[in-house]
Order: sequence, then C-alpha cells, then structure tokens
Amino acid sequence: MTRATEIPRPTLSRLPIYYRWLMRAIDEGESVISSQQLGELAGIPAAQVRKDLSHLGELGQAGVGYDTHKVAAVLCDFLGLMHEKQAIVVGAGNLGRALAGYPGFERYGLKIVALFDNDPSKIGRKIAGKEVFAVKRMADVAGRLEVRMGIVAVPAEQAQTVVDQMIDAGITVIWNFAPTHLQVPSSVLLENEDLAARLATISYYMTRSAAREP
Amino acid sequence: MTRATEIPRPTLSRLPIYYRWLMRAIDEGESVISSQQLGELAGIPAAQVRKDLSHLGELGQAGVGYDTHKVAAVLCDFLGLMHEKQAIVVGAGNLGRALAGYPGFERYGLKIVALFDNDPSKIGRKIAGKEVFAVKRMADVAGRLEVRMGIVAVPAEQAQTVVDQMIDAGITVIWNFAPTHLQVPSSVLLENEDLAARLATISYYMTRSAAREP
DNA sequence: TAGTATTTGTGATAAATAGCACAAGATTTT
DNA sequence: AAAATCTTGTGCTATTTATCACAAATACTA
Repeated sequence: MTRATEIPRPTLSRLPIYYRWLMRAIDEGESVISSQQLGELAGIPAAQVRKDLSHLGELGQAGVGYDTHKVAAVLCDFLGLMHEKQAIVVGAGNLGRALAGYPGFERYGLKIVALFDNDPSKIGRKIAGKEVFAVKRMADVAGRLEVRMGIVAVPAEQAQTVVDQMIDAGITVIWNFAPTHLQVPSSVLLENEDLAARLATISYYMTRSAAREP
Repeated sequence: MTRATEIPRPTLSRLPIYYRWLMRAIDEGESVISSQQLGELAGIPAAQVRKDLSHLGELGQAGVGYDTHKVAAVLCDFLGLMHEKQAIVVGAGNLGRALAGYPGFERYGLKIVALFDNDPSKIGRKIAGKEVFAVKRMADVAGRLEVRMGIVAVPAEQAQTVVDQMIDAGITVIWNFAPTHLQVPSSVLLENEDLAARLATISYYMTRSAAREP
C-alpha cells in the first residue's frame, strides 16, 4: 500500500505546467512523450519531471515514455480541473476586470460568476458578461450561488474588510491580489499573489545586472 | 571582510514585504521595530525575519530592535527601488491595461512608458495615460527610450514572437504573464507569472478541502 | 548596582527539495 | 537472438532553506 503522503509544494506548482504541455502534445497528435521531451518543453530537468509524476503513481513505461492522454487525465483529476469552481471577484478596477475576463481560467474549471464594488457608477454594469453588485450584497449573492472562492482585487487598505465579508459570506478559499498580509481563520485557504513584491525582486536583479554591464 | 555571498531566493522574495511594513510603521511614527513585531505584521516567524535582514548587514541592535528608517533605507537601496526603471507592456488587452494602470508599480520605481498591440483599433489610443503603439514599432520606441524591461501580456501563442522582438529591441529583463515557457538567451532575465498554473494549484487544495467537509 | 526582561545575530540542527546514477523494463537493430 | 539504445522509477546524496536555541548586548526596575 503506497500511503499517499503529502505532495511537495514545488511539485504541485509544476504539475499544471506539465498538464499544459501534455495538452499541446495531444493537440499535435502525440500519444507518447518522454520525461526528456516534456522537460525540454517545460524547461524542467527530466529527472525532476519523472520524480514529480511518480507522486501520482507509476504512469510511465520504462523504455517507452508516458502516455499523453493517460497522464493528462490523471493530472486533470488530481488537480480537480474538471470540477466547476465558482468564484467572485471583489474590486472592479483594472485588475478585477482583467481577472474577470482572463481566458485562461475557464479552461481550468474556474467560473467567475459575479463582481463586487462600492463605486455606484460600476454597480449594475456588466464586465466580461458578469454583473457588478454592491459589496454589501456579497453574502446574499455569493451564498445563493454557493460560491466557495473569492478573489481580492481591491487596494490594500480595504482588503482585510473585504476578506472578513467574504468569510461571512461562506467563502473558504481566497486568492488575494492586494499587496498586504491578511488575517484569516485556519479553516480558510489563503493564497497571495503579490505583484508589487514580485516587481521588487525583479528590480533587485535589474540593478545588479545594470552594474555588470557598461 | 564579510564576502557578500549570493542572497537566497526566498529571502529576496520576503524583503519587499518587510519593506512595505516598515514604510507603514514609519507612517505611523514608529522609529524602532522588533523582529517579533515585524514578523507578526508580515506573517513570518521572527527568527526568519532576523536571518533575512542579517544578509544586509548588522542592522539591528540587541535589546532594542531595528531602526525603521535605517532598515527601510537599506532595503530601498538593496532592492534598487529608487532607480527609475522604464518598462513597456506588450498586449493591450485586459491584463495589459490592468498592469499599465497598476498603482503599486510606480511606488517601486517602475514606470510604464508605452504599450504595444497589433489591434488597429487600439493603436494610437491612450491607456492609463500611456500611448499604444503598433508592435512593429517596438524596437524604434523602446530603443529611443532606453527601456530595459518588457512585460508580456499577450496570449501564449504569440508570446515567443513578442519576446524575440523585445530582445531585438534591446530589452534585457522580461516579466512574462503568458502561460507558456519562453526561450531567451542567458543574458536576458526572464521572470514568469503564471496565473493559470497558480489557479490550478489552488484548485487542487479546493478539491481536497471540499472532500474533508460534509 | 544588581537583577530581570528584551532583543539581536548566528552557529548548529532539522527539514525540504533537487539532482545523480543505475537497475530493470521495453524497443530497435544487426 | 543477441546487442545496442531508450526510458522509467527510485534509492542515495547533495544542496538549499527553515528552525532552534543561546551568547552577547541593551534597557528597565528596584
């Protein structure tokens, strides 16, 4: 009995990349792919690819490679991509709009069902086909639609308030784009996407490489 | 002589977070902060805070804490945040617009000077105060403005082409939001921001936690 | 002043992650 | 059918990162 021990975080973050390249390989009619090939496409060493995939079971065949359809199906199942996941976006500014219209999400089973904002000029309008509601209606709307996921796209100052409201509305998974640290109960999954912080690290490298070149 | 060995990646990614909270502490008139306090704000263990900051020198004072202004200044310098960094955004869709108007960037010294797109209906318009040019004018415009950084906000299929053009235009730092693996010469710094992949890992946790709850 | 409470910086240890290298399975070639 | 070539899965090792725990420095208290 292979006790399915917790999968390493870095492995988990690479799985979607494998999945994407497998889908492309399938589109091109490939039925088999080696860890070497997949690794080259994804920019990841072959040994790493094999070790990552080995967490999902013995998917490959020595001397042959991996069956693209089989591995894609396992990944799809493992990552839960076929389940439709409803989400709301709070904050209908530029970022909120971009997220609401991001085409990559639907392919991964994420459906943004509504946006929320406090700006009266935005309420009632539609963005990417989704209606914008007043923030105070969050519990009502999100509760009725049984939304589990909330995307925070408001300024840092308002983020904690919004998150508290999300939790009241029954949301258990929060994807935070506001550049701040949020307090949530341990039962809530919080993932932070901090673009400004990311930029700052890039700035570090830019400064260094500028120093190297004349 | 303390040979400044390469700073660990994870440490580097936490520094901007410290910086942000230090700025807030300064705004509130705090002149000293302990690793304990800073850690609580940032959601990072105090020992980690101390070890991270120790890479920048002996900034604190035992029994006292860290001088907020001093550490903020060191971080600002170390991360190169005071240098103005010019950047272009290629792709004037929702994401490109969101990035062009993202308020967090200017505070970190990033100035988006122009956008590029192939859609004639977008060319010549202004987005967040910045003009949209035809993609073929990239080398011309970016070269003249001495832009070093390019932000890729086009669909995956077009990303490699765009990146090649960026490199021709003299760009050496590329921040890629397209969900694909890009080929660049080793002299170019490439940072990937893969929202769809991020979503897929969140999907994994959503599926798992759904199974736990009735 | 002596004692207590804080707090840093870091050596040492632990944990997590990556990379190597090879036995064993599969296919192709001669 | 034997040899050569691929390719996987994984035990082992190396590297990276996080955590612990404590000496040394400072501040506060009585």
